Amino acid sequence: MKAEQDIFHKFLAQKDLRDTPQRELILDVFLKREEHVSAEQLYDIIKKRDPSIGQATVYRNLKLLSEAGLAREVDFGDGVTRYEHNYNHPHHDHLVCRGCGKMVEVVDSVIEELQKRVAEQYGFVLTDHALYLYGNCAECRKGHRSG
Amino acid sequence: MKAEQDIFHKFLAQKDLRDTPQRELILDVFLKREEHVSAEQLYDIIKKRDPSIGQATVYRNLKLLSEAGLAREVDFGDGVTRYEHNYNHPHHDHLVCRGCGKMVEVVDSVIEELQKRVAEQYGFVLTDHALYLYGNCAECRKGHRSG
DNA sequence: TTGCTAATGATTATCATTATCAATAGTAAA
DNA sequence: TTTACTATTGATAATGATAATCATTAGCAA
Repeated sequence: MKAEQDIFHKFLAQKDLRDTPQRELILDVFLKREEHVSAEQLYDIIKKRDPSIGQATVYRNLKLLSEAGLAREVDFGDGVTRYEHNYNHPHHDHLVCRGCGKMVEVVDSVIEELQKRVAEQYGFVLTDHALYLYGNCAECRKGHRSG
Repeated sequence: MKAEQDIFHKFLAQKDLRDTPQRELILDVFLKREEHVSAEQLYDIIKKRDPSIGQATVYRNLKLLSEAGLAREVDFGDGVTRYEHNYNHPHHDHLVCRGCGKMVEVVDSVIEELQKRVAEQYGFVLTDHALYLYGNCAECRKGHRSG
């Protein structure tokens, strides 16, 4: 938990940005959440600790955390940007249940490798990708909770 | 081009929906565009043929075309929903150049198969997925048009 | 034709996010 | 420690894509 703060402080110094209590608070709350959060969700949590904070500040600083390499944006395609930890949290894809919304982080090195090759076939050099797998989890199928 | 119209008419009949000139026009223009289009783009094109058409009608009916299985939504993550042909246009993923925006449709049956297996490992039955590969195309790398 | 009701077009609402801007507050130098 | 500079904040308005509303229009079956 110390390392992330160091990274953030160095990032701020390097970019000539200022260290503010709001930024510390946002980083702190973000780090304590293990799951991905939207700006809205984080704002709701943060308000309890500092009711005077503005929601624009939360939006602004989540972007900043991404720039600092501490957060990573994820887009589940529902129009809301979520943020997840990027430090000590290696790349992965997302397996999402259509029934209950449960989300599992997955990786398959073979898929990753094949993606690179497919890109190369078309003369592209792959920089990144987004893979979302949608399906129905075991419980949902058992409980008829899904289609 | 006849087949799609048949499908649409049957879909309308089956759902007790009406056949209107606006719907015919939207379908016609959509079918003539080979590339994916947003509702906004399609509206701009359609206005030239029928300036009285409302943009809500375009939004509404693109959704309807999706329900009818003639169109398919694609989400490039820029906040705009685009529609592409779904009839006689099998599933594929998208390889997008970060430099010039060029888009190539790709498929790799091994990747597809592996995705299913990864899902199964977690007790999921895969229904669909979204895979977007981002990189830099040959021209962009040659012309220093990208990072 | 008539009658029922879906569809349309104009408009407003929504929702996440961004821009604006006056007031506030880090921070480096005096 | 004061000053001065300017980044940051919070409140609020703006944005942009899409959805909802609603009175009017128009398919279509009887």
